[in-house]
Amino acid sequence: MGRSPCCDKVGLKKGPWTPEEDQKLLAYIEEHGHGSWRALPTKAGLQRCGKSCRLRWTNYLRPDIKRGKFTIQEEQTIIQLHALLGNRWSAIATHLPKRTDNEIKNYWNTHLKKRLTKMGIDPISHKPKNDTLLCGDGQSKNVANLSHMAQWESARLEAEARLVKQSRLRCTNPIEKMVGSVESSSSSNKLLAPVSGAPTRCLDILKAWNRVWGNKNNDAGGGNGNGDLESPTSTISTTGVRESSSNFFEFVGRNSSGSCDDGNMGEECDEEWEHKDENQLSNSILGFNGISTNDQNYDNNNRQNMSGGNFLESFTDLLLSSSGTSNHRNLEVSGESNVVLELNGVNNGYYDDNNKNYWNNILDLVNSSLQDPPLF
DNA sequence: AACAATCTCAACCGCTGCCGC
DNA sequence: CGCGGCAGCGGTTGAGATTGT
Repeated sequence: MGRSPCCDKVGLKKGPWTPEEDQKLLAYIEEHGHGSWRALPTKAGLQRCGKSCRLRWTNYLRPDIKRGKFTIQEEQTIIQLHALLGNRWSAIATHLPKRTDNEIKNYWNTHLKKRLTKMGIDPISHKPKNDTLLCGDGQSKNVANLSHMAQWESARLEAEARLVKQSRLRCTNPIEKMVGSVESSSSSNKLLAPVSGAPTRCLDILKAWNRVWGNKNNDAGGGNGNGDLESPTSTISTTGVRESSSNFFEFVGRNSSGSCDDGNMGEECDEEWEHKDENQLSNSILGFNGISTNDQNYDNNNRQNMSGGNFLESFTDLLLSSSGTSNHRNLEVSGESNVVLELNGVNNGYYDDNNKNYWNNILDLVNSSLQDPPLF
């Protein structure tokens, strides 16, 4: 907006960083902290603009960056959070310790987006592509409302997190101070613990969510539709669905088993993912479109029982069920909600439950990350 | 072996929001 | 309240790597 870019100065280098430049930047920050990024290049003897230095540090040189292939759990976290938050990479990075927003963004654009597309899922809406035709106006409006609430809530949480973190980072140790300042400027490390002793706040959207599902499932006795979430300071009830799904989303940062069942990471995981998800999803998509694959596969109880076991299948179920259901039901976030599921004209409780599971898992993920921040 | 097509990801660009004056 | 400086964010680019023909 009229302001000249910081790199306009003649003589400032652009493009790939050399090892010598990296070394200079690293040495300077290790000794002094980054301080003002604008002033840093001069002090560090670099012919770069401050912005370039900041980017190089936050995306590459920072010691707390985990590089290499994404684990399957990280992929799942990204997909689920993307469904909730959209292209808000820094917010997503908050929940992926040691990964930068840039890395996540790149990974999404080059891998996950294509993969979802290949699976027939719109990577933007996270719904099956052919599903959009079936979307009624009122339904999409309600879903949009819920999505909007989710975004608003996540933004609020981020702001809260930032405030608390800033206050906590005022430590006296110069090294910690330096690291703290780095972290506070790092987009990937905004995740923080709640203030000690303070109750963790649940997402407001959970309340709306619970109201929706609670009204529908009051007689189910699952514990999800009750007043668990009515208090603004309450935590999510660890009953019912939440309990059964809590094993799914363990953060890589603190989960030593963040790998395939056999402990392998990387390519083998990727192969397994691709192998399984496409089978699973093709079945699910068929099922979603009303083409029965195998009725027993859609047994409601089996679908809900997602603890341990084959979490890939469950995940893809979640992914799909979310994709499939959000277009097909009325999500009234008003008091007198009437959750109606219509799947090709047929009410189907299975999709209700799976959609609930899907969102519950996402929200669990967000909340659990606030309760148990990864160690840096 | 040579070339083209495609993929990957580090880095850049421009906009936005925050903060101090 | 308005302005300007700054850091952060998300979209985009393009050079290098990889794969296909």
